[in-house]
This record gives sequence, C-alpha cells and structure tokens, in this order.
Amino acid sequence: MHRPRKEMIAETRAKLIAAARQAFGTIGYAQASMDDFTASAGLTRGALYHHFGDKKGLLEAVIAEIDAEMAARVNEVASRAPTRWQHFVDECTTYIEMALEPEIQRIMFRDGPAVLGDPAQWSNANACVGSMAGHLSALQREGVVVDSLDPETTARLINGASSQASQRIANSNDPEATSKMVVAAFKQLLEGLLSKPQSRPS
Amino acid sequence: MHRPRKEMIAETRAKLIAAARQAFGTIGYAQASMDDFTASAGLTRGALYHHFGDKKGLLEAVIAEIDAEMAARVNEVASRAPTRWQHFVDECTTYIEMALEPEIQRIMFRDGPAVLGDPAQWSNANACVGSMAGHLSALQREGVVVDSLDPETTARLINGASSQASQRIANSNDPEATSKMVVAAFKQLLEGLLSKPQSRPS
DNA sequence: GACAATTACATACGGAACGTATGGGTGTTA
DNA sequence: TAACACCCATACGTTCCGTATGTAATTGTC
Repeated sequence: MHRPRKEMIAETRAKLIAAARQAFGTIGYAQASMDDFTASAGLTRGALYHHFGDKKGLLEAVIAEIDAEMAARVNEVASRAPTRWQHFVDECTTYIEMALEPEIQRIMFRDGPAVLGDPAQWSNANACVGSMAGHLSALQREGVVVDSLDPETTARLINGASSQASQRIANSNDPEATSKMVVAAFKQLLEGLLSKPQSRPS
Repeated sequence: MHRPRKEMIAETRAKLIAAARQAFGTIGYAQASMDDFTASAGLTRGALYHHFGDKKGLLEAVIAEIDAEMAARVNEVASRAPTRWQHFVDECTTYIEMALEPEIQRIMFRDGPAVLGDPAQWSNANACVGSMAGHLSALQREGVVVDSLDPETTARLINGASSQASQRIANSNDPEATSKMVVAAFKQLLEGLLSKPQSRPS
C-alpha cells in the first residue's frame, strides 16, 4: 500500500525543515552539520541538495515557515483589541514576546540576517512587517498617527527596536522586571508617533 | 638596527587586525579564509592563533577597534550642539550615518551578533550605547525626558531602530530620498521620549 | 503492460578550512 | 654567553561542504 508520491515528497521536505529548524535554533546555523541533522531526519545530504539547492536554501525555507507562524500568532492575539491604535500596540508587544523564544531570536534575528542579508530584502518573509505597515497607514488616515511618515519605514524601525527589546529581556537575569522596563520604554517611543496628545487606552 | 620587541609585536597585531577588518568588512566573517587574509598581511595562521586564540578572538579585537572609532566620531560631531536634547538627537543621527558604511554594517550589526551573540553582552564594545544612556539620564534629571524610563534600556531600543534605519537607507536605490524619510520617522519616535510638548530645535 | 524517461534520493570523491601539535629562530635575562 | 621565553611558521589530521555519479522507484506513452 503505497502512499501517493506527492505526499512522500512533502514529508521528506517537512522532515528536513523540521530537523534543520531544530539544529539552527539550538546550536546555530554555522555549527549545524548538514550530515548530522539530515541523519537525524533519517536522510542524507543528497535529499537536502535536491530539494533546497544548498544550506542557505534550507535556511530560507525554515525562515518562511517561522515567519508565517509568527504572523498568524500576531494577528490572532492582536485582533481582540478594542481600538486600532491598541491593536497596533498589542501587535508590537506580541511581537516582542514571540521574539523572546530562543529559536526565533537565533534564526530570525541573528543567523538569518548574517547569512541572507537584510531581512527587508527577504522575498518570502515579510508578513509581520507588512501587517504593521498596513495598520500604520490606516491609523494615519484616521488622523491618529502623524501622516508625514512612511509606514513601512516606520514599521522597520519599530521592528528593530522590538528585536533589541526581546534580546534585552531574554538575556536578563530578572526577565520579569526587565520586561516591564523594556515594554514601558518601548510604548513611550511609540507614543511619539501619535499626532496629538489624546486619550490613550491603558 | 632592531626595533624594540614590543613594537614588533604590536605591529603584527595591528596588521592582523587590519587585514581581518578588511576581509570581514567586505566578504564577511564566514567567507573570510584565515589563510588568505593572514597571508595578505605577510603572516600565517600561526600568528593569529598565538595572539587571538581563534577566529572569534580576532573578530572581538576588530570590533573593539571599530567601536572605539565610532564612539570618538559620535562625540566629536555631537558635542557642537547647542542644547543637550539636540546633542542627543545629533548623536543618534550621526550613529545612523556611520552605520551606513558597509564595513560597520557587516561587522557590527550582522556578523558580530551572529558570531558573538547579543551585543549588549560584549565587554569591550559598549562605548556608543553608554554615551547615549548617559545623556538620557542627564536629560531625565533636567526634566526634558520622562523619568520613568531606564536609560540603558531606552538607548538599546534606539540603537536597534538606528541599525534598521541604516540598513534601509543603505539598501535603497534612492538613498538621498529614503534617508530623509528614515530620519524623519526616527526623530518622530524620539519625540515620544519628551516629557511635555515643548519647543523643539529644528 | 512493457519500455523509456524523469524524479528522488544515497553514495563517493575532491577540496577547502579549521585547530592543534610541533619546531625553529630571535630577543631578553642572568 | 648561555639558558630561557616568546613569537611565529610549518605540518598534520579532522571536519565540513559541494559536485558528480549511481540507483531504485515512479510516471508517461504506446
């Protein structure tokens, strides 16, 4: 009883991505031996080169998967906010919380940029920033945010601050306390975007 | 006529650092062959391992050198500002301008964090952030900046936004125009730190 | 339903890069 | 001047990557 071939192929691809994600997220991209983590998936480098071209190609696939997960989680959490500005703020803080996970930090914020270059140029992984930029331009149309700013540029800057925020929390020896400090400073920066001093949801 | 030995040693160290800096800044840390760039300095890997332990140790030395240069340049430029807040803003924008250089981008913002981990943990390279944090706390004492924020945390967040700002400018196909957009968005974020709407120097 | 052609992967090979162990040569010190 | 310490080069083994090749299984065609 043979399963259809498409499924077998998709399964090996998924196994390779999962094994690579595990290795990249723990020991890091450079330290991850292709022989080792392909073997842990019951395969060899032959399969890897066939499906992904090279090690970088596999990293791109891993990043695309993580990016999609992050975007889904962000939207899921933030969609419950009452106002659009609150939605936007929740989006940012959720992003920070996700970036606390070592796997995401390592792959998305360290090894990814080092190996693949500027994340803004990644063709397959811009979901989070795109969503943030969309909300920013909507907020501009509503007059909440100063309208002289370019949305995507602003989203990128916030993104950079977020990643630093996460790193600071993650490397702290008192994560609870520093988390409050970091989020406070972060929200303070965000308020610079507001066009007028107005009532702010807590 | 033999020079004293200390000078010879310092010279080989400097030559290794310079060669490594050139290689790391152009082709990147991972692609830089130790055999190649030591040979370009008229040396071999023996000298490298003797003085720096390993490739990472040499990268640390390169980073320390660049960090010192950056701190000197930032202070040099920003010290001419009339007000302390303006001084702080100039410090940030100068930082962004410096980060436009490919060598600094690559070594300080990409390969450095990927190889050595969170820059906040670097023992030898915190001059810029330290200076910014110092100015922030002074501004807090003067009532210009909201005093509920932790200075170093805030400086780190700004630092993250700065590096994204630089990357965006550097990778743009119209650097002049995007530079204006990026700096505008950046300054807008900074104004979130001000305790009250007050007269802002242009 | 046989046979050709393509696909999916494993295996084998060569080369590059790293780390260590070792050795030679030069300056310093007694 | 003789022993010593240090600076650096050389030699070697190992690990890892990329390509080239091989093989079994599947698909397409008549």
